[in-house]
Amino acid sequence: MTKKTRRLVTIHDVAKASGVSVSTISRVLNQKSDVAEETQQRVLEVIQQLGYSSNLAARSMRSSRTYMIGLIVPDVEYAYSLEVLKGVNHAIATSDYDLLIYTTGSFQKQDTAVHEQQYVSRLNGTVTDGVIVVTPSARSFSSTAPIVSIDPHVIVENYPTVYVDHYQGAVEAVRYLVELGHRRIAYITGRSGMQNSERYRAYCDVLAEAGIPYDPDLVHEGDYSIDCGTVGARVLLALPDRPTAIFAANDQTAIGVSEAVEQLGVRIPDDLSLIGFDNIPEARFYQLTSVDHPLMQMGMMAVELLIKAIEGQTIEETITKIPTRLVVRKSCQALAENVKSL
Amino acid sequence: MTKKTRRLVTIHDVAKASGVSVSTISRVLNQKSDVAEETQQRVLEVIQQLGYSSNLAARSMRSSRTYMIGLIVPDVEYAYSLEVLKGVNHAIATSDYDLLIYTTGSFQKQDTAVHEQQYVSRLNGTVTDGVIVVTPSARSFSSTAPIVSIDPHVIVENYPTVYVDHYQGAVEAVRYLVELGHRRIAYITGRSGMQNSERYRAYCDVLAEAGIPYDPDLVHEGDYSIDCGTVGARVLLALPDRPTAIFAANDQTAIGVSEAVEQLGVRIPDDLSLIGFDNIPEARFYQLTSVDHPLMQMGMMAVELLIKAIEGQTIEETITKIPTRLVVRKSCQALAENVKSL
DNA sequence: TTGAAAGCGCTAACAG
DNA sequence: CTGTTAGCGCTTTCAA
Repeated sequence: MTKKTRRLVTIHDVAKASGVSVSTISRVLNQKSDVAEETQQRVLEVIQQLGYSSNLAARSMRSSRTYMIGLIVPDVEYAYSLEVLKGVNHAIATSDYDLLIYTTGSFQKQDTAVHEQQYVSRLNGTVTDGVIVVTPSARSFSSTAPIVSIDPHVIVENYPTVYVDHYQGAVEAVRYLVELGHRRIAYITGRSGMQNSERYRAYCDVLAEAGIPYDPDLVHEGDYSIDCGTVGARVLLALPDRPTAIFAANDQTAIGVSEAVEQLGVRIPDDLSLIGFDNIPEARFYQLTSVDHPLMQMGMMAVELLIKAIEGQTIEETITKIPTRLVVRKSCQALAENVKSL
Repeated sequence: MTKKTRRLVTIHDVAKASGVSVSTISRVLNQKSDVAEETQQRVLEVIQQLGYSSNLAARSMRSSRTYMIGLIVPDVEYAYSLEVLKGVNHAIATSDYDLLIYTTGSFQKQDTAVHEQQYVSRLNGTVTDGVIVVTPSARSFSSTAPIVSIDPHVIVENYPTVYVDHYQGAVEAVRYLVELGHRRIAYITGRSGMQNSERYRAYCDVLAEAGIPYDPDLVHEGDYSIDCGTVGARVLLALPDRPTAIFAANDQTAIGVSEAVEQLGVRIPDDLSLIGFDNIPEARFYQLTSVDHPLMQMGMMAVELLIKAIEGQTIEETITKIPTRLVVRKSCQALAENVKSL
């Protein structure tokens, strides 16, 4: 285990080297106006020369403003998070703020509501001027600095939120399957929460509207993972009266379904129609994803809201809703194609 | 501007509430063994109850280990960075470490070698146990904690590095164009640096090997941006003896070329062949990108190396080279198609 | 087994 | 315009 033996060059070193006091250095660093031009020059030179940079931890502890925005996100690997990330990045790039992303790399690792609060207090109030939390499960956060939440699993109580219209999105998806002529439409759900119940409601509503009786056997509980898609597909396709279409809670799950289904010799979309919720079909060549994309928009909007809050404009309990655009046909095929080519 | 008026619950609050001293709380927090079972229980309860979480900045300042790995990256929006990110995330997910990503959102914002050093000292040594720097321009860093660099623009002096084989990748790309029968092959370069000169060398070598005379007019200087692709394409296509193929330094630039070219009524790939370097063709539906992808592998490998370094295994001057796989045909068409559909 | 006290590097009064 | 000083919240000796 490496010891942090010697500390890096500190403000004291700079002070010594330039023959002034630490507070003067600090003033130069923070661009205070009350420093002699000459002194400033000299200090700047020394800083340059020594390769000094103020230490984030120390600075954060003392000053109220860090010009850092925090993003707390379960992972930075899968489509959903990355798309949001792109939006956030886009907005950050043209702002005065830098971005600090905190992730455990996996929502399995320890992402419960309790830990979310911990992450928030870890960053907010000191290290960052404000924090964006992606898909939080916690209902509320205590924090001194502003918070914006993106697409929460629960209804958030005391913070502005940007979210996808899960009801509408699910309606579009299921309705598409109905219009394709399907009567046996299965649903692999997400983890329980607001997102999920909205989609579930949509599923039921569309079935009802189409006069299709609700069959509890066709609803398989999932958790947004690839695995639950695999398992779900196996269970559903083993049913005596097997479904002809599956609506999956998100793309991860849909991927799982595709994998399982292929092994069973069931072909998509010939034998089985498949739709995932968080479709990102435009992303085929994904650096081209346009800023119109709902997930990117959520990210951009969250940054905008947060900066407003940080800079003092009182945020009313703003709730910003972004409609999903599901381009079902495309995504359905893209998925199938892709899985085959794996 | 919001003032950080009231501070969050601190270790002192916990101490007061549980009737012990702060040092005891700290001991519990850090799982020291010399705390009475009973005391520990009580403290844990209070912590839970108060929703306390140790402040990152403060903790970092005092302790040598934070179990945080830092990633310094120019942006988290474009294909290249995201692909590396996915690799890093993948490795982090199964490790004991959390990930802290620091970005300004744009390499335009202030990404010079000087600033890179600043970012490193901001994080490393206090906030993080080690840092991965993506595509650094700085030749060396001073830091107390370990550093690993990914795909640097220059030859890195004192740190382990993971990088793509730019020479080989460029050879494949240009050779592909030659095999297509092209004789007038233009090259829009990246910013000057190691990556670029390697590719340039490959470009020249392949031309020589094919007996094609080198024409300086066909080499247009770029900077990895979309814009330089647009400009470059216009200039190149205005040439009396215009090129029939363009090799772009990266995908961003290639996108720029596609855009400009379309406006000129030149069609890809019929009238003009186009290849970008950092092709990520498998990423059509990008959550499916496999861990075999060179860019992801770089990310994963960097984490591995860094953790080794942090945990004391002395790292020799390891240089890990990952060959590029360019699937030129696919990517070329995908690009063109996609740009048209914008 | 615990507490008191000394800082980590920095900023922000307050004096000069 | 500049220096002195008092902490921010935490960990870590050193005593008790």
